[in-house]
Amino acid sequence: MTSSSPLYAQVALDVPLFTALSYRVPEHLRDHIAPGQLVQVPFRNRSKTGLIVALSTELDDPTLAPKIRDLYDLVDPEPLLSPHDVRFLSFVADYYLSPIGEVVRLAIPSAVRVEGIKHYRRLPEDQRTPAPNAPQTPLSLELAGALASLSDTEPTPVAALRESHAELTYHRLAELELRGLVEVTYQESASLKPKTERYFKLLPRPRGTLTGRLGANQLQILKLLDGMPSLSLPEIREHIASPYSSLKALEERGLIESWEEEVYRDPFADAPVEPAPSFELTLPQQRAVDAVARARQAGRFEGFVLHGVTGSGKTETYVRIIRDTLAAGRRALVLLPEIALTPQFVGVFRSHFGERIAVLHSGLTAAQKFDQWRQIRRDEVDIVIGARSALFAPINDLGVIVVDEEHDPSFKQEEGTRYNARDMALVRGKLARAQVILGSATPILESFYNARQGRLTYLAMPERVAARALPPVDIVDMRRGPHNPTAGPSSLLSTRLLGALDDTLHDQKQAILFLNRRGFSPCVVCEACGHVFHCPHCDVSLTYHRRMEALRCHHCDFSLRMPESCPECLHTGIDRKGVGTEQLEAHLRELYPRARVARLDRDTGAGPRLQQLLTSFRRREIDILVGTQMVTKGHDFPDVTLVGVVLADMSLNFPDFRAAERTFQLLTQVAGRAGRADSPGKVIIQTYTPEHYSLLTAREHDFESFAERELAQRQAMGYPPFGHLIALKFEGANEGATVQATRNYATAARRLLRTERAFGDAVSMLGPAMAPIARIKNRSRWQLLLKAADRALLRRFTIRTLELAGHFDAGQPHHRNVRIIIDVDPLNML
DNA sequence: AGCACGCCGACT
DNA sequence: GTCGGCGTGCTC
Repeated sequence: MTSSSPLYAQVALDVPLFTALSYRVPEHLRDHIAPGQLVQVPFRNRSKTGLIVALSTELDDPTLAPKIRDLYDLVDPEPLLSPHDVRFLSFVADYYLSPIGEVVRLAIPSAVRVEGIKHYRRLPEDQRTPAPNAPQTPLSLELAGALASLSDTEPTPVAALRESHAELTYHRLAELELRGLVEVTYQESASLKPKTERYFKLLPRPRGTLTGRLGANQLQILKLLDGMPSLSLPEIREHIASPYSSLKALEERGLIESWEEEVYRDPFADAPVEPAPSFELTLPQQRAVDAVARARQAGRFEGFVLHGVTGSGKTETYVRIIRDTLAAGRRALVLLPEIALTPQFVGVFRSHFGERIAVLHSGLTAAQKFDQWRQIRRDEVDIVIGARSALFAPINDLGVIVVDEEHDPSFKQEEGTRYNARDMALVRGKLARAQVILGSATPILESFYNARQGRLTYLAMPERVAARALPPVDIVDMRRGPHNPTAGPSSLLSTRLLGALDDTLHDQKQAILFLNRRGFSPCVVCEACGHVFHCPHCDVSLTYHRRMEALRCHHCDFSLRMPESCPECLHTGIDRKGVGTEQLEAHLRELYPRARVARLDRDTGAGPRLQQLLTSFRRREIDILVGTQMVTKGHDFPDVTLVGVVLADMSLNFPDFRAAERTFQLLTQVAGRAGRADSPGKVIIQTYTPEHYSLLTAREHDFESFAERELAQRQAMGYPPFGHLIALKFEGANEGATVQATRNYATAARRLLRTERAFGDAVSMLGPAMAPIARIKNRSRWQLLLKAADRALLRRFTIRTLELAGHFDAGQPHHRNVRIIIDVDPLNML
């Protein structure tokens, strides 16, 4: 055999390096290696597990040749991820200018990653069978020493063996395998292991066997097992308190047999399973289903914007599309914005599709996540439902991706790799030739615009099911003065909203009041000297929380007992300005002492309390629900007939070019909670800017007019969807160093703009500028915003800028303590 | 991220 | 004389 040209593997490691590292593939592994496999590689002076992202016969940088080392071994003969998945991960890393290892970590739960560490166990002399190509020479002294240090009962991790025998490489140790001296196993070294259960079944009983002298327990077990394929130990224990000795006795007599089997830890344990309602599709629903079917039958990728008003039956449409997809032998992925919504959603899906569903979201325990992931990878489920991270689930034969409530900002990850699951769903769909459905009552302008440009297919569902009307929306001008007779005695709630509340309570219906600010008062001021209480760690004012009698920061965990007097002038009169949900709740309790008022926000709806509150509201144990954004999300409460928006201006005044769009979305979504069943609903919006087009178009349920108006503004400013943005964000404890780092990058960018025409003409830079919240958790925040109409050009420009600023160099002396965040397609400009 | 290397203060 | 501080540089 002549030695062929070397083969290199690009391996992604869990280290913050932008690129994968290259390793030579040893000759004996050449035919067994593929992208998507986990491998053990030498890294510095230790061994690490990494994922092969590519194989090549040449190095992209030949000067690296002398540094290249051989990889040690495969961790598992089976690839962990499909080539499809690997390509997708590489794309994501590339697109978001993010280290590949960090992206791989998104896709593989940490518990799975350590799966299959190679172990050796010394075989007893009589069990040794050398391979035909084993060396005939005597075993070297070092290897004999290593062999001697192994146990013949307990497997030892090979990495541990290498530590005690530093002179031996993995490669040399492999000789022990070749000579048949050791047994090779791949074992989890982590705490998480697949859970197993002991199963029992009846053995066919030889005719005429005496069954005499069986205890009562033993007889009962035989009776239980009779007619059952098998039963697990817990199932047996449901009937017999302590069956252990009896089971053992029965097995010894050869009457039953037992074995260990992997079982999955079930995260659905508390998911309500609702009976599958049979339904007929409305015409628009049917059209949507048919449009998707055409793409599926043609076997091509297609992206759809499913624009369905609140209550138009989007979920039923998804169900039907997924059913067709499964019938065609492919699988489905459903992405939801909030884990809070999953139990209900999963319940609906289980009633339609049974057990072959997995869920993935950050609320699962590590063990549950581990099990769900393994089920998905083994093709044991057909539908995966989850929050944004489920985008990376290792689903084979993916046929359809549904992104429900695609406008929701929680699809954007705001740390690490700042991916947007909604955008990347389109990419994954394209790679898999799947159909991608982006569903919302308020599609983002990018979707609307792309549909108009023909890149996405627009599917409209403009009417609510069962001919229910969209609720009428009333805008109340809260500005005081003789021109405004509707302003009532309460500065918080207008007479019109109070009147509507009276009616709702009188009719024994429910109301939702939305106020996008938690706490009692968002700002606390000394009435004598004007001192405003600020967070000592963040550049924001403190919020007064009455229940805790404390001032709290909403950006860090700082909190302070509500002081008696001003720390500046010792004056005892301290004013609480502005209104949050806590105060609104208290106010309503005073106004309606007999109504049941509850509040839903991050303070009251943390963890399991959220489900409790929602359930309790659905059961009509609450009359008025006060809440933040959390009440706007797709919940379905049939008896809500009134929705009040206490102050619509809050999101309008946000320092962000998406403020108008956010406001429109918020108002439309919250208004959609009203009148979802047989009783008609009503919406009242209070505002100080009643003439704003976000409010006026929301009042008319007129998405198109809003979109036209907003698109015109975006075009004028070159903002998305007409231009693309990449934000460079700088955070550091030292303000001077942070500014300096920002300046260095700005200088690099400016130089490129000056020297290269292609960039200078097409790219613009805003900043260096202080971030709208200039300091959070004692870290100063600065930013640069890069903008261009051509996405590819903007990407190239950013990479060149980063290179020029030394961003990819290891270690940058000037910016040691400044964190530099690259935010591609930023959503949150704060 | 880790982790080794390196050049300056208080200890056997 | 050395132990160890954490600044800085690098990982195929």
